[in-house]
Amino acid sequence: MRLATWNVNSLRSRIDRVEAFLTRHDVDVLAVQETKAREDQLPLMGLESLGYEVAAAGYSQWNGVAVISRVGIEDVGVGFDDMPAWGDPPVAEARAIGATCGGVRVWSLYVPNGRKPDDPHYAYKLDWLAALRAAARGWLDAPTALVGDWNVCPTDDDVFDVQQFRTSTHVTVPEREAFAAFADDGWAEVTREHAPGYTYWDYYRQRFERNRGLKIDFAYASPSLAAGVTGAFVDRDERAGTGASDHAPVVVDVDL
DNA sequence: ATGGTAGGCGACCTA
Repeated sequence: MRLATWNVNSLRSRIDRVEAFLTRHDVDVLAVQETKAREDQLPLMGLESLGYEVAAAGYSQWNGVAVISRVGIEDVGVGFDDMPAWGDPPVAEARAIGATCGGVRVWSLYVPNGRKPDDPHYAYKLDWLAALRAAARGWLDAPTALVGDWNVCPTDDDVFDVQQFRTSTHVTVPEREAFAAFADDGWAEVTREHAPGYTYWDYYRQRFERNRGLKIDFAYASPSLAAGVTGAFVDRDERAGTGASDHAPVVVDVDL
């Protein structure tokens, strides 16, 4: 099974690239973030003609997550136990969707950005990660993937210039501890070994052309799923050219 | 400290 995760920065404006990506890499299950779309707004026809089903939780203006699968979708769940809210539904629920696809529970996660370390959104981010961790402890016994945009750079190597981020979110100790806590519970981050390198480059200042990026998109796998992982890569070419998302897709291969 | 770009929406917000 080939899994992928991708922050597309609007599914509707990027649908041609999404369909081309799925076809180009023969992807079975794609977790998408920042869909910026309600379920009724999604361009399902093109995906359906390619053999994919879509489960989505979304909002028109920002956030939004989806799972796109050609191996079937069952047991869709939006959000998780004690997931902290930021705003009212559907905004609050537009950050996590879990769908079982071909026997694997795939969670598409859009971790809150945090904005600034002194912003209330930063505390919300830490609360959100703590609640996810608590809920996810109950998912470790099944083949489960926690994939998406984690909005955390776990090490200094995951930032093009740490000095430039010294007053920013993504690199603070509490955020890094919150990310590492999943590994303490038994989750295995499976992209770093096979797919090192950045996954996000800001649109500003030709950051992609100068390779000034961040590694913030990750895939934590439960032990039974991690045991089957055979490889992973970042589709860096997808970030190039006009009309690209600011994130590149990350692909993970699993031998089930 | 600021501003640079992109998307969606509705005349400004988020990343």
